[in-house]
Amino acid sequence: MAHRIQEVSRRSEVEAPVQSLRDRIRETTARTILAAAEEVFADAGLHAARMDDIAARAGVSVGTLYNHFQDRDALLNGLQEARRTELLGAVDAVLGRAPKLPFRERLRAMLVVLLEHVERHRRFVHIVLQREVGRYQDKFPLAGGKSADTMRELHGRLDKLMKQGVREKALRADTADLAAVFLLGMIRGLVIRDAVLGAEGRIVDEVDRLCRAFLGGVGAAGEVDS
Amino acid sequence: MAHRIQEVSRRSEVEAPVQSLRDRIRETTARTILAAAEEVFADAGLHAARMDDIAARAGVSVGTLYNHFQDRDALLNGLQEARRTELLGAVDAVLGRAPKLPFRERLRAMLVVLLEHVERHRRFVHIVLQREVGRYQDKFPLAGGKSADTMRELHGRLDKLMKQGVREKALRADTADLAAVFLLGMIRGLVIRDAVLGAEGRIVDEVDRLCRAFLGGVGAAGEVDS
Amino acid sequence: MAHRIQEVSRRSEVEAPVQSLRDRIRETTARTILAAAEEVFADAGLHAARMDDIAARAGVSVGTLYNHFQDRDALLNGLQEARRTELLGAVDAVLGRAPKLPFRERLRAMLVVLLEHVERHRRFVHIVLQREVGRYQDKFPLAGGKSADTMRELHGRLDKLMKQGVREKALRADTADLAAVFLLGMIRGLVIRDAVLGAEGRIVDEVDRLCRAFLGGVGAAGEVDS
Amino acid sequence: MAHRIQEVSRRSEVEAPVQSLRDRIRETTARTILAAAEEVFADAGLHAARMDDIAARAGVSVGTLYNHFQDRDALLNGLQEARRTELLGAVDAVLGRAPKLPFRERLRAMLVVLLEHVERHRRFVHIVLQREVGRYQDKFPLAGGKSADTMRELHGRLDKLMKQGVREKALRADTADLAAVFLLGMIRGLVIRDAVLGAEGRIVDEVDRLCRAFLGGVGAAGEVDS
DNA sequence: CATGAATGAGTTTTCATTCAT
DNA sequence: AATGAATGAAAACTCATTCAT
Repeated sequence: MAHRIQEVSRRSEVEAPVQSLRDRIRETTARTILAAAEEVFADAGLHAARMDDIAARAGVSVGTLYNHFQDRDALLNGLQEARRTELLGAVDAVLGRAPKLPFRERLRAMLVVLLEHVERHRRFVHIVLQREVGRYQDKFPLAGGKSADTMRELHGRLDKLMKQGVREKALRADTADLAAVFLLGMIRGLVIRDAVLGAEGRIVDEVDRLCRAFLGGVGAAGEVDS
Repeated sequence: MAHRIQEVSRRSEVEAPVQSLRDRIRETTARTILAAAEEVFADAGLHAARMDDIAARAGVSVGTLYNHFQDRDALLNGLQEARRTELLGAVDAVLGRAPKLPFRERLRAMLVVLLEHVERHRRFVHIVLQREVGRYQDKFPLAGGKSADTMRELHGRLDKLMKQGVREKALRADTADLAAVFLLGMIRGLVIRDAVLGAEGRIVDEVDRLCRAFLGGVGAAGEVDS
Repeated sequence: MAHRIQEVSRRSEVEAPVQSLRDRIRETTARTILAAAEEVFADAGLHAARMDDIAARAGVSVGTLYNHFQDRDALLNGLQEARRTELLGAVDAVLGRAPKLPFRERLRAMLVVLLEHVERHRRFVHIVLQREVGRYQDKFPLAGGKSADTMRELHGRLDKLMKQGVREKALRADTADLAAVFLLGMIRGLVIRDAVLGAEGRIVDEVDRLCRAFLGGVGAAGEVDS
Repeated sequence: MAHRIQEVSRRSEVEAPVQSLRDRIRETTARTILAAAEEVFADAGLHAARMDDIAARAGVSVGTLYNHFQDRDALLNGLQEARRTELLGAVDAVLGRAPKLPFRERLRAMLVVLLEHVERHRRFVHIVLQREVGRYQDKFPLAGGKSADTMRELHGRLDKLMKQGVREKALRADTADLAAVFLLGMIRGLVIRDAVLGAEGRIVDEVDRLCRAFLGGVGAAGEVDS
């Protein structure tokens, strides 16, 4: 063991590896904290979630929270960012993987990824929704510009996809600029459904009906024109 | 007994005005408070809105707030209920007025009313949205059932309308149960658009594109099948 | 009846009786308020009793309370004074009525009157006890000197009686100056007994055992000396 | 296992002090707070005592009060409990130490301890008295049964002693069940005497006259019978 | 005189954040 | 770097009292 330590100290002369051991520990703690935070925020709600509770759930002391995150807001931002990175990474991956598929397939694949994420983090998604809706009023629009919101990013991806759809003649041009907005809205509708109406089924299972309604509308064949 | 009644009515002519004067003042104060509350909530946000500020904006003292509403929550409920009553009243009126019109016309008329309300109370609508989303976590769902959700009520109206649409062969049956959810979601999309993307135009102006996208989808003609 | 009314108006020319009619009304209202106050104070406790509740119980508005009493404290003082007057009046009467009786008889008669009063106003007596004990700390010892306390007055009467007892060789001289203090304490013991121990029987029924214990002690015959 | 234990004790020599340092500080703070609370409650009275003042007197911030006690009530309970523990401990000690002495000696020894405690915490005893009297009205008798009344506990001890007295033929049987109530009442009489009459001397100095009056009564020899 | 809505000072309590160990 | 006790600003709420009608 003394040997090992020596090895480590020797490495420390090379610097990077020692740094990375500490970093790994740091990162593990950070991840633990974020996981605890997600649970507590999901359980207690955006405002009722208390730092003490998060610390307790993470098995650390409050002080440690502040060693890893500037303040409560930074913690929440970090959490949101982590989830956003996951989500956007998955979305980008699925979109990058299938560029040759017909539009409808790409849309569907993307929606599956999106809805699965939403499903997995259902309760925390509510927090994000609530927060990003509420942000509208905040005196300090986005304390720290680097914390761009999930919605904006997601909207960007979707909008790009819609534009491709138009180019590929899969989407009508006249509603194209609203298409992403409508699609996100329809998803939000599914998400909120259980909160307001007390739904039960899995959201992902609605992906086909969502696709159809989004692309073809809910109107009967004859009504479609206008 | 006729005599008695007459006595009563005679009295009511003398006493009622006195009574109703105070009552009228009371109601005026209450309305003033609600208006102030809407402004402060819209400006400051769901949680940052402080009772002191509402009182100041209404030109009364904090105590008066508590003379009219049990507590902060009751005030918010009262406000929400007032707006809900207005909205649902208008919606019911427009639906009752035009029962013979083809489905699409009825839908459009209703949407105009809905979007106009949303437009007028845009910033407060965000609060309601935020609150009803947040409600999901609340331990005590709705302390006092009389404060039914605006969303639930609205969904009820829309759902009924959609069912009529199906009966009139204006809507496809296979997505009918989600139609109201999707429509509300699309509207939410429009509402949130300005918060997230910083929109500009009037929401009501999008009513036709909303209608078209809702009924006919955003897909190109050939894509509609599935 | 018209006759009577006329009589009254005629009297009004003489002035005094009219004044006394108003006075009688005033006094009735005051008595109603005091009765309501006693109930509310007894129910809610010294500090939890609210002016609004007293007004409601009396069937008048808060304003009326302030038309009859300067403030909350004055109302409480008035109530206490009313009860004190009743009690001291009864005590003085019984002592004045039986000056020739042997000491023990006079003591007993007085105790009966005292305990009956305590019994009748049992819950309010607690308030008075609590208040007069608490008064000890008050910054303003007796806001309004005329509101002498019941305890002091009562102690005065008892002390006088005890001095007579010594003169009549019915009481030992060496404990005479504490006799009144002890007797009042023993009564307080009986009063508090139900609060602390949850007693049941009527206090007055203990008058004989109280007398015996007070005069002869609770020790066995042989122990009495010392 | 002996090995393990040794390990533990070795650790305890190293770690315990660290742990117990914080603990010791915590306890010191708690004691400081209780001392400050006793002073403020004694000075200001049961209801006028404000948390801010207690914090200031203790030299800490309000928050610290709430770190150690749930709320104002819990603080008061804690204080009362601390004093009660002291008192009952002393009482039990003196009673346990002198079981062979004649009843009168035991009674006297106990009274000395009791009166000394009362003397030392004279002003706070008033608060306790006031509170336990007031408790009578409380809707929620004792939120949390662990805060048993000092009076009830004390009465229990005295009552037990009195029963022994009867068995030892030192007390008359016919008043034995009230003896403890009377004795406590007489002590209360002494305590309140200064509040109501503005007394001067030390209460402990009256222990002999209290004993004599309690056991032998205040009546002259010839009067004792009845 | 009665009424009762308005007043606002005063108190408790919470909880994010700091910092000595 | 972890700990957790101390901090104190901030906010909700109460209720005796006033005064216009």
